[in-house]
Amino acid sequence: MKYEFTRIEKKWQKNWEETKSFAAVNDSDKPKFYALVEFPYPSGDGLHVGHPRPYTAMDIVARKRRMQGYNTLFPIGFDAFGLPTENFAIKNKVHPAVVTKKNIATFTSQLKMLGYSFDWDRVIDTSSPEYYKWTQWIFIKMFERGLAYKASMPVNWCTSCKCVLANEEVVNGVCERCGSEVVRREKSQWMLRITDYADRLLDDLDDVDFIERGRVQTKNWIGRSYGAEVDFTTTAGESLRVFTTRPDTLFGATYMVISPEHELLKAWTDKLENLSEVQAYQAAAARKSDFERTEMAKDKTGVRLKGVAALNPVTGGEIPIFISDYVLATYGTGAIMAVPGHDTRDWEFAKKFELPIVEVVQGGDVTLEAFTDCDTGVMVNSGFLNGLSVDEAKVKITEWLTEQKLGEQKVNFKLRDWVFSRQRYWGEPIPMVHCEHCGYVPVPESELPLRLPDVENYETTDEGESPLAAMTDWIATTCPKCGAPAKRETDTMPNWAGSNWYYLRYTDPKNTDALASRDALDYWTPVDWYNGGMEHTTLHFLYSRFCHKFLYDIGVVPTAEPYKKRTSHGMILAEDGQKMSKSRGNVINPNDIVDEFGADTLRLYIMFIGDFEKAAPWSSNAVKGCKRFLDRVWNLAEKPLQGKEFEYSAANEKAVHVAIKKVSEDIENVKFNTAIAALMTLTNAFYENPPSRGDIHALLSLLSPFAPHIAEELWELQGFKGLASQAKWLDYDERKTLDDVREIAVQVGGKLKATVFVPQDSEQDVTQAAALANDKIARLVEGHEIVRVIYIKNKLINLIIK
RNA sequence: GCCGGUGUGAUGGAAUAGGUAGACGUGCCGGACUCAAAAUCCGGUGGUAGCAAUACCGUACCGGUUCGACCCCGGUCACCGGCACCA
Repeated sequence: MKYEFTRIEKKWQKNWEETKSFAAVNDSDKPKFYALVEFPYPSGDGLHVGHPRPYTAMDIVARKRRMQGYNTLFPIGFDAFGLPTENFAIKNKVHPAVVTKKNIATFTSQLKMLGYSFDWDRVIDTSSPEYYKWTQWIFIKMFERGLAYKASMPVNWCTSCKCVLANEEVVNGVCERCGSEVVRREKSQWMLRITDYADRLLDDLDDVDFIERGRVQTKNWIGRSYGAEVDFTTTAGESLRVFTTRPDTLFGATYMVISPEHELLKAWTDKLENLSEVQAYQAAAARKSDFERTEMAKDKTGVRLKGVAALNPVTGGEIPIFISDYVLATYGTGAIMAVPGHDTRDWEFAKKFELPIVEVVQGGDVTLEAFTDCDTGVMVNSGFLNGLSVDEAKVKITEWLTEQKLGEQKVNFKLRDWVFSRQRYWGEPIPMVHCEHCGYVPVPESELPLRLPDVENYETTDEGESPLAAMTDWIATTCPKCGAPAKRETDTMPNWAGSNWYYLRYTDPKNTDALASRDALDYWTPVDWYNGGMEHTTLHFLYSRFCHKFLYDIGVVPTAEPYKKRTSHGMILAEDGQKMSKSRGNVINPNDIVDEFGADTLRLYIMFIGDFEKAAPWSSNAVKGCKRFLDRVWNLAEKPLQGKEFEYSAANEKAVHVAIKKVSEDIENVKFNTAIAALMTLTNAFYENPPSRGDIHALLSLLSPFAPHIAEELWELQGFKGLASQAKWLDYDERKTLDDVREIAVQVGGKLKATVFVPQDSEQDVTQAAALANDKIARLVEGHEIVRVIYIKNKLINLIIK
């Protein structure tokens, strides 16, 4: 009989679904395992070949864990709110909820087609009111704890989406989604105080097992720096506070720079002799987008304030103050002390404006370039700091500043608070009411979910307000606190809101009293293994971990970290090595592969394609190779064999043990490609030495997580008990993975010259005798003295001759 | 510019407590089966020289440590990803 993959795959998918083979149980005595993949955004295009890579990988892990006896939770859901759906709705005049429902149906059938062992009873949809009720609830809890606040601030405004974007949605000055220009615009926004958690988000990385690249990126993103704040007095009277990581260089501060937005400039309006020049610079800076400002980075601009100067607190010398847009209003105090001798940017600026450059750390030549090395220098020209190392000077000057009440130690972060409002329709309504008397008041919990009302038009208004702003009867409400007429918030939450906490919901997806029961959370969390794309390893993780830590602080979840282990997969590229994209027309549709070769072949190929963590180009030929492998397995195992299930043939015993070991270990180390290679090697061995029924049993057990349908079918044909996917994961015997006779490399002078066979664990004398008995070695050694022998048991012998 | 990663046959990629480089797959070459082709099965396949045994060269490049280096150290180049005036 032929390998009829379509029939077989449908048959077993139906069987698994009907018997609920992969349902996780909430009250179980078994050890638990929680495997998580990033839930998809249900786009109209359906599944693309990028999805199966992480999903198959974690499906393999989940299936292996079940076979190992774990109560395994492997859930799936849909991150359904989002712009593409909304844009599609606008264009086609359909309700986004209708579009979403349709897309989810498509995704569901595609995911089932690939035979994933998801627990389909736990599917969640972030756009359903039953779900977003809790997204809103979390927001209210944050508001109650002072973590959500409204602030007017310059935001990134996409001129095309008419929407405020978070910093991370702006890529190279253009909108990440539509590519249009992004400008700065002042707007009142809901913000989340993620910066309160900066230290913990950084420090707790030590407690989890995350892919190193992601860990480093997160650290850079949070950007913690240690330093000091220092007050400089000014001739205008007000003191000017700066943040510096190099307080040791205070004696070298020869000027100061403040950002164009600095608030002291308002106070100094009367005193500035060149006010119009200053204001012109401010106006020019305000017109520039963030991108343009950084584009100008090479060439420093600025204006010296006339009429106001500062005093260096240690030297007492009068130093000029500049405004320049190389100083950011949003970092530190928006002002710096400039030490051109020891900071590259200050050095450039000083050169341009012909400002004095003073050396305070010896070791470089500050007339040529800034000397920024902190490890080797010695303090000079620095009064009481002279002769100290940089580190000693930092401590001493900080103590001095603290004593003199001129400053103090300070830690700063690059991380900013999180802009949490979107002026869009297809998102969770922010459950807040604005009352003239009481200010912002949360919608009472009993009224959650605050449902998204139906609107006529999904486009933002020209003022950039959400479509909800046009819903006057929905907006008009009463203050939950005082009962006076009040207005609803019309902004919605960003995409990230729903994905912040979705892994918690899977543990108890139908709960109506809480986001999940405490019992379910205690049992299932934290997630044991979470795999997803590199693109989410920084921001989604930061937001999600922040949210989790908050829930931990208010006693909702039992652990401080949500995810124990994070791995990440590389992208699947098109056959030409380019990114797959509709515009390039090089997209591979998984449906086509499944139709032509079957889901098992697709799963196998996508895992065999290369190093899991690296990008890999698609290859149609290599897909055929995987199909060929399954054909070979089929032809080998199709006819029922006689014999015992757990008895390996003498000829294949070693190969089976080696394969069990290799596959077991490789799955844990995300080396799926070599695990599959090991299965191919085992199959090749069976073509040399006909397999026993037990040999086939082992092969099918190992193959089952990778290509589950064919494994089930052959399992049944062989008459093995139960389902292959519910079989026990096999153990191996280390001793049986080794040969009794070992092939030893024989080197002469470090170069490989021959190999010899000796019994396992032979001592040096035996191996050396065997080596010297080899004709070639004997010839090489003849007439020479063996001065040294390096012997590595079971591996190599190296004869050094003179 | 800073941070991180990668560089191995025609090709996707294996192999790191330093110990037989190229597993497995693709492609290609040859053979069997076939009227023929496909499919399948068997064999070969890093380069140079040689009929051959064999020798020499080979993991981006230059150098070092070592009996021995894809692996460790110093330097250079190229590509990929992240951040980008963060004081």
